[in-house]
Amino acid sequence: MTQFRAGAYRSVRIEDLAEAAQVSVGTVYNYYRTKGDILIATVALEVEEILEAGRAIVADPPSGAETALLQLIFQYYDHSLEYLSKEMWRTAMALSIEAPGTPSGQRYRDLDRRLAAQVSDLVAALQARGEVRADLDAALFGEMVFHTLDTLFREFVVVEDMTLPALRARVGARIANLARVIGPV
Amino acid sequence: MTQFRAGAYRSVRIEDLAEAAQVSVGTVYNYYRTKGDILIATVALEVEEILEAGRAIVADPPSGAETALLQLIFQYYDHSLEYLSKEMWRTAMALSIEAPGTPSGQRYRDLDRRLAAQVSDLVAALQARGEVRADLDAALFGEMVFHTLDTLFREFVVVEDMTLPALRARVGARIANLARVIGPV
DNA sequence: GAAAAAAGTTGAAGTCATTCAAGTTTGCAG
DNA sequence: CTGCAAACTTGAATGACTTCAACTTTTTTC
Repeated sequence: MTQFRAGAYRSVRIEDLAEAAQVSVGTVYNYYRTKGDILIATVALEVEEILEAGRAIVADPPSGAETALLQLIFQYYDHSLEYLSKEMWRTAMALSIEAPGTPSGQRYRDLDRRLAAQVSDLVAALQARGEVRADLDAALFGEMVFHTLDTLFREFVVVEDMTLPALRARVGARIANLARVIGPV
Repeated sequence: MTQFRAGAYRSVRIEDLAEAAQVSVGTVYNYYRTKGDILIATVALEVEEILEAGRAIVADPPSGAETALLQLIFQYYDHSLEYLSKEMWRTAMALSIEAPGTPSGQRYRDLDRRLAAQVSDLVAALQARGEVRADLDAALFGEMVFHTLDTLFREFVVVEDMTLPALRARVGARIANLARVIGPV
């Protein structure tokens, strides 16, 4: 993780990692199938933490659909760069798309699924409290919200100089737009 | 394009392409910066066609928000595999994320932007006809619809055995769910 | 405690994208 | 037509991931 954060993914050679771990190149390959697996393993650590923090919000969301959704989303975003660089996110995303059949690709997509489910859980909780209209399918709608926050996050890591406040503003505008139409009838 | 469609992207060597073009490896690199650029160039051809076909639908959408949105989206999906394999899509997507600064990465993302804008245009047209409530921001809402159709398409190309009808059904459920709340008040 | 099996380690070799210095062809001005 | 510049072509060299056969160490069995 230290080496991936310090320099570009491409510039980190397996030989460097092997040296840091005081083993040979072959031994690295005994524990990780590919270079990408090593990166995904570190990214997964971070996402697990993010999911854990999200559980607290879903268990006791603030009142108001817009406020509650944004609290969860901002929490995701704020945690995202704690240990990972934008480049690490980009590389992990690319790997999960390019090599979907590999264990690490599947692992990354499973984390995505769990994040989407967490958003759906929040929508369902809000609906139970009467803050979201009852005729909306909470699971499908939660997924759509996740697609949006996920896409905006992808644009954020792809544009190297976009800031976290700019990302928050963009998602804020879209959630506000939706909030207008999902209130109870 | 022939070689990329026939076998895995990885298994197509620059030397193979050079041989087919009756030039040397170095000459290939005189016309394309990287192997990925060659792929993106072929994918871009396809997306331009898809955009062109979409313009006709936006110019004269069928009545009903749900029907109109689905007609545009299904048109995208049905065209997507005409010349490109799922693996080509995956590789192009991965490249555009991994190497966002390169000309080909930017080119791919620009195509994405234009597709999103086309969906927004359709929403605006429906709004002008009174089929979508006026207090919705058409541009932002159109983008959110695009995020969903784009994410579902990514899942489609990532899961090798998901069929086109299954993809259509998935997006259909999500658009139907939205259609319930975006009608005029 | 000895033998056998399993697990772990190694680094040289293979493969392929990419680079580059040298050579070749084309276009153009006088 | 001549000479020069620009554009194009070439394929061997480079660098990095990945594989693999040989070797060591650890664990299990009897």
